[in-house]
Parts: sequence; C-alpha cells; structure tokens
Amino acid sequence: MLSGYAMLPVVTNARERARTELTREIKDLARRHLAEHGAAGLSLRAVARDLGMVSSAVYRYFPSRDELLTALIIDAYDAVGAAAETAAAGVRRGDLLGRWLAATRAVREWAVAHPQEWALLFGSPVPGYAAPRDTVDPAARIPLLLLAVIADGTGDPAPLPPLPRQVRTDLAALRRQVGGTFSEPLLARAVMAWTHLVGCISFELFGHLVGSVTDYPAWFDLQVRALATSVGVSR
Amino acid sequence: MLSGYAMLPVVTNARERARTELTREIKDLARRHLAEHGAAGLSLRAVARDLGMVSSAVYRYFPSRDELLTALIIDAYDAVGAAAETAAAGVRRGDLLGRWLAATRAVREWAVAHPQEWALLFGSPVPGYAAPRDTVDPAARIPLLLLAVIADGTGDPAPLPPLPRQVRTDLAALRRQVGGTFSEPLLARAVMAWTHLVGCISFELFGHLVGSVTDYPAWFDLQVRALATSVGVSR
DNA sequence: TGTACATCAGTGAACGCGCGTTCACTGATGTAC
DNA sequence: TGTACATCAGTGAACGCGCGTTCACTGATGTAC
Repeated sequence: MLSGYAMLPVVTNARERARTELTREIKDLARRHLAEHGAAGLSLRAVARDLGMVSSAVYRYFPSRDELLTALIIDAYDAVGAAAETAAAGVRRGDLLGRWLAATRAVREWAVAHPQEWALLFGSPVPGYAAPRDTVDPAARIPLLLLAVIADGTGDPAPLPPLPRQVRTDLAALRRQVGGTFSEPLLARAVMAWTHLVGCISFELFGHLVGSVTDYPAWFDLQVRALATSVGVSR
Repeated sequence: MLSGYAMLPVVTNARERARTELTREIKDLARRHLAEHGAAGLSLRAVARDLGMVSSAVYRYFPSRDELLTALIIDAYDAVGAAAETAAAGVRRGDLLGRWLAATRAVREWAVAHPQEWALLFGSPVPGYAAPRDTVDPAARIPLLLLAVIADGTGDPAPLPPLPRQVRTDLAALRRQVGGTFSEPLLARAVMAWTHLVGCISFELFGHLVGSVTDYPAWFDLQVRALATSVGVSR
C-alpha cells in the first residue's frame, strides 16, 4: 500500500513541489466550478482561465477532462469517508448507537456542505463517463465503517421475509468480501440501511421533500435511529 | 380539472391537428435523445435536425429548451405514475400486499426501462434548472397511490423512536394535505418507505450495487416486502 | 564548481465542433364578410 | 361560394458563445560528467 510513497525521493525538488501544488490547485478550482455549475458544466478551459493559465497547460496535469473528473470523484469519496470515520472515532467504542449516529450525521453534513460533489457520487451517472476501478476502494469506506459498527452490535436485526436463493448467494459472496461473521439477515439489513441512508440524503438534497419536510436534521435523525435498530445497533 | 379540455373546440382544424402531432413528435424524439445522451446532452438543435426541421422552427412549439425539459419531466412523472396505478388497479382491493408489490414493482420496471428519465426525475438536479409548479401534481401520483394502499392496511407500522416536535408538526401538515386518518408513526413510516423505495431503484440504476448484487429483482422484492411490513401492509 | 544536455511546464494558435436564441422573410392555412 | 385579410408554421442566415484537444515552440529547471 505504501510502496508508492516509499519509492518517492524523500526530498522533492522545486519542479515536483510545483507540480504537486498546481495539481492540487487545479483540483480545488475544479471543485469550486463543480459546486457552481455541476458535473456537466465542469470545463477544463474555464478552470485554466481562472487559474491564469492557457487551457492546454492543464493537459500537463490531467490527460483529459474525464481524468480530472475521476480525481474529483476519488477525492470526494475520500473526503466524505474520512469525515464519517473521524466522527465515529470520536465516540467511545462501546457506544454503538453513538458511533452510528456520528457516522451517519457526518455523512449528511458533508453532503449538505458539498451538494454537487454528493450529486457527483450518488446522483445521475455522467453520460459517457464510466467510473474506473480506482474509485471502488474510496467508495467502500462508508459502507465498511457502518459494517464495523454493526459488527460490534449485539441486538438482533429487524426480521425479514424469507431470503430468496439468489439473495442468499449474493450475501454469502458479500460476507466473504467484507470478512466478519454477519448473519444473512443482518448483512441484508446492512445493505438496506446503506441504501436508505443514501436515499434519505439524496431526497433532501435533490428537493423531493420540499413542501413536506421543514426540519431536515430532525427527520434524518429519526430515520437513522430507526435504521440503527434495524441493524441491531442500540443503546 | 377538465375545463381546459372542455374549452377546446370539439372539431380541431388541420392546423391544430398538425400542431398537436408535431408537439408530440418533438417530445418523443427529445425523449429518445434524452435516453441516449442524458439531460445535459439534450439539444434543441439536434432534435430539430433529426426531425428534418430547422432549429428555429422548434421555437414555434416550445419557447425554450427548459420548457421542453419541463414537458418531458411532467410526461415522465405521469408515465411512471400511470404505470404504478394501472398495476395496482389490476389487483383485488383487499389484497393489500399484492397492491403494494404491484405498484412498487411497476415503478422499478418503468425505471429500468427508462433509466435516463428516472435520472431526470430522481437523479441530480439539472444545474440552473428549477422545476416549475406544474410538476408538483404529477410528482405526487406515486406517493399518493402508496398512501392509498397504506390507508387500507390493518397492521401496525414498525415501531419508531419518539418523534421530535418538528417532525410531528410536519406530519400534521402532511396529514392535512393528504387527508385520511393516518397515525403519526404510520405517516412517518410512509415517508420513510417512499424514500427507501426511490433510493433502492436509484442505487440499482446508478450502479452502486455493481459487484454486490446480481439478482436485482430479488433484492428489490425483499426490500419492498420489508417496507410493506414497516407500513402495516401485510398478507 | 562549471558546463552540456535532457527534461519538462507553459504558450499561443489552430482545428473542428456544437449550442441556444433572434429575426426578417415566404408561403400556406383559416376566417370574416 | 368567393374574395380580402389575418394568422401562423417553417426557412435560412446570423450572433455570440463555449468546448476538448493537438502541436510546434520557448525558456526554465534538473542532471551527469
């Protein structure tokens, strides 16, 4: 995992420092553009213009618009994942409900603060853009964090109808993937909770609760508390 | 509601028939473009070109690109709403679970068949575009249909944590809006189920279950059955 | 430490493309008498 | 039924804009001897 870093020279020269710096500046500005105009409106030329560069110069840093978009996606997954992890880590390990609430609230708060980035991660896929493999690991951070809390839980998951055979096959594969000793209904409830959590935040951000809900945090809290119960996390 | 129709002349002349026809053709073609290139890629010029018209001619039918988009959104809400209503109406009224499953499955099936239209309704908002009032009623069809099923239910909703005051206020307003005699937890569970349902379909369509789930319909079924129980719909 | 060469960042011009919208116009359809 | 005028659909050209990407280039930074 660290081999990439380990192989870099410890002292980087001016060129490399400038490159690292500018790569970061390009991404930061692109993120700002994203926040204002959405993914479809993200333009290399506009970013270059605002940086005082000529548009072709950006190609020294990102070989195409799509690669820049990929970098932003990875950064966003990492940012929201880190926010959730930090929040959960701030709670005593034995306080399962506290960890669950901290993590889910942190996800929502990050989303509210970065709605266009949330949309980039969980909204409509950008047409013609296929997320590359590199996004898979960062994307898994939150689900894995939630599973870690669930794994420490002691309660029973909310009962489920009998699981169809194919669902049980999927669950078995999933269990091998994430490790741990989750029962089938518990793991199924975990997938459902993750689905519901994202749906909940997207519903708020995408405007589907306008006119019905006024106190979004209160509603969110209610829902994630119910979800906690459904995955056997309590107290 | 019908006054708009009632005021039209019963016998429409050639001009009007041509106008109705072409309006429909433009929308149909726009829908096809939408399906291929997404909302951001929907272009008046491209639609006109494919219709063998000059781009300015489209302005006789839709005053702007946004108005065309609005028309597509309304049509899509109506299409998916009608699909769900028809499916539910095909089930004996007393078979509550049957109606619930029919409606929700119809929604998913429509979404799978029209992924870009689904994304238009429930995906990332189009930046710079604000959905006008006319979309509100068509958008309410599915939630109202689900509520109608729930209203006939006899079971209890799944228990919830105590409802915060502001949530209770929202629920009271919502109850006045939809009519009926829903208890607060039941109505809250209904909102949650609607949120989860949409989240579930979007998760599938937007690719967040790739690698974890293979049999989408089986998973969907499991989830909507669990949702049915949570809103007191059973048997 | 000093020089010769290699590497690389950034420039500026260009290619080829598409977009939404406006406007003065022609010619067909509809309407009033 | 026939004519004169009004309405409206569709044309074609234009405005002004922005985009991603390529390429030959200059000049600065880094490296090997």
